[in-house]
Amino acid sequence: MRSLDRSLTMALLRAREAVMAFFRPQLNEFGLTEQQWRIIRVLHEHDDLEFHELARLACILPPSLTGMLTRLERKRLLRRRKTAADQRRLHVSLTREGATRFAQMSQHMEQMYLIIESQFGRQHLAQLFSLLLKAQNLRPAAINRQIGTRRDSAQPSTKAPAP
Amino acid sequence: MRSLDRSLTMALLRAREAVMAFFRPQLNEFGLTEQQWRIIRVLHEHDDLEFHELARLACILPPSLTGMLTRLERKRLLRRRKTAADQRRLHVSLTREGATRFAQMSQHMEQMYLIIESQFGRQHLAQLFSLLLKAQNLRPAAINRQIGTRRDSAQPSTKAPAP
DNA sequence: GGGAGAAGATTAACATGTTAATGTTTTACT
DNA sequence: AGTAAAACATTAACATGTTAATCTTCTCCC
Repeated sequence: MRSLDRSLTMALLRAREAVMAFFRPQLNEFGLTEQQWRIIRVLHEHDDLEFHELARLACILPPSLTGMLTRLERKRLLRRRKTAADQRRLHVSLTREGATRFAQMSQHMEQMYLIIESQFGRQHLAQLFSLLLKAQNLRPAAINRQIGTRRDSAQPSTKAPAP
Repeated sequence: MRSLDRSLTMALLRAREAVMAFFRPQLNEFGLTEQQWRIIRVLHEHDDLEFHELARLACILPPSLTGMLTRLERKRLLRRRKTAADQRRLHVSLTREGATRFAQMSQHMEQMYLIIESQFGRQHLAQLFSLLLKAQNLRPAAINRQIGTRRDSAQPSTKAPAP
C-alpha cells in the first residue's frame, strides 16, 4: 500500500489548507466564510448569473448554495429572483453593498497572493497551476461519454459503459 | 484582479474533486465517508495512535474527529481508551473488524490509483506531488515565530478568564 | 502541597458537504 | 391537447468544517 505521504487526495487537501491559512484571517475579520467569498468573487466577475452556473463556477453543490444565498441575501450582499421566461430558473447578482465588500476584500487577498507567489516562486506556481488544470480533467473510466461543456443528464454512475 | 481560473485555492479544490470522483463510488458502496476512510487508513499504518497525532496525520480538526470516532466505534471498526499514565490522553486503534474493512477497501482504492496514474502520466504525477509538498510548507509571514515539529502554544489571546 | 495555569479532549453553535427525496415548472411525445 | 418525463431549485437528514467555550487532568513553581 502506498504511504500516506503519497496519497494524492491528502496532498491536495494539505496544500489547500496551507494556502487557506493565508486568507482565513482576513475572511474572519470581514465576517465572510471561504465559500461566501467564492460566491461574491464569482458574481463580481460575471454579473448576474444563473443558479446552476454560479454553483458550477464556485464549485459549490446546489443544496449548499441555496443556504448560502439565503444568508448572503440576509446580509444584503446579493439578491436572487426568478426569470419571467422560465419560472424554474433563478438569477443571482451582487447588490451595491456586495460590490463594495468585494472591493475591500480583494485588496487584501491580492496582497496575500503576492506573498505566496514570492514564497513559492513564479515558475513553480505556474507549473503547479498547469498540473492542477490537467488534474481537473481526470475522469473515472466508467464514464466514457461526452463530457464537454454541456450538462449531461445524470448517468448511472460507475455502471455499464453504454457505448 | 486575477481571473478565477488562476485562483490557487479553487484550482486545488477542483483538482481534489476530480480525484475524489474516482474513489467516492467505492466509499459509498462500503458505507464509509471520505474522512472515515482516512482515519482507518492512518490507523492501519500506525497501529495505536494518540488522538492528536491521528488528527494531524488525517488532516482532521479535533472537534470533527471526536464525532467520527464515536460513529466508527459504534460500527465496531475501532476502539478508543485513555491511558493510565495520563488520563487526558486518548489512544485509538483498529479492531480486527476494522482491519478487515481496510483490506477490502484498499484493493479497490489501489486499482483506482493505477488508473489515475495511467491517465495522468507517471512523470507528471511525481512532479505534482513534489509541488504539492512544497505548497504544504507555505506559511503566512505574520507568524514569524518557530513553526518546527512542536505544537506551539496559543498566542496571547488578551482575554480575562472567568473567576 | 496547593493553587494558577497549561494541555487535552469534548461540547456548543453555526455553516457547509453529500446524497436522496420533494415540489414546481417545462418540455417532449403521442 | 394532455400526460409522462425531464429540468431546477429546494428541503431533508446526516456527516463534517470551523471557531469559541467548557471540563477534566497535569505541571509548574513558589
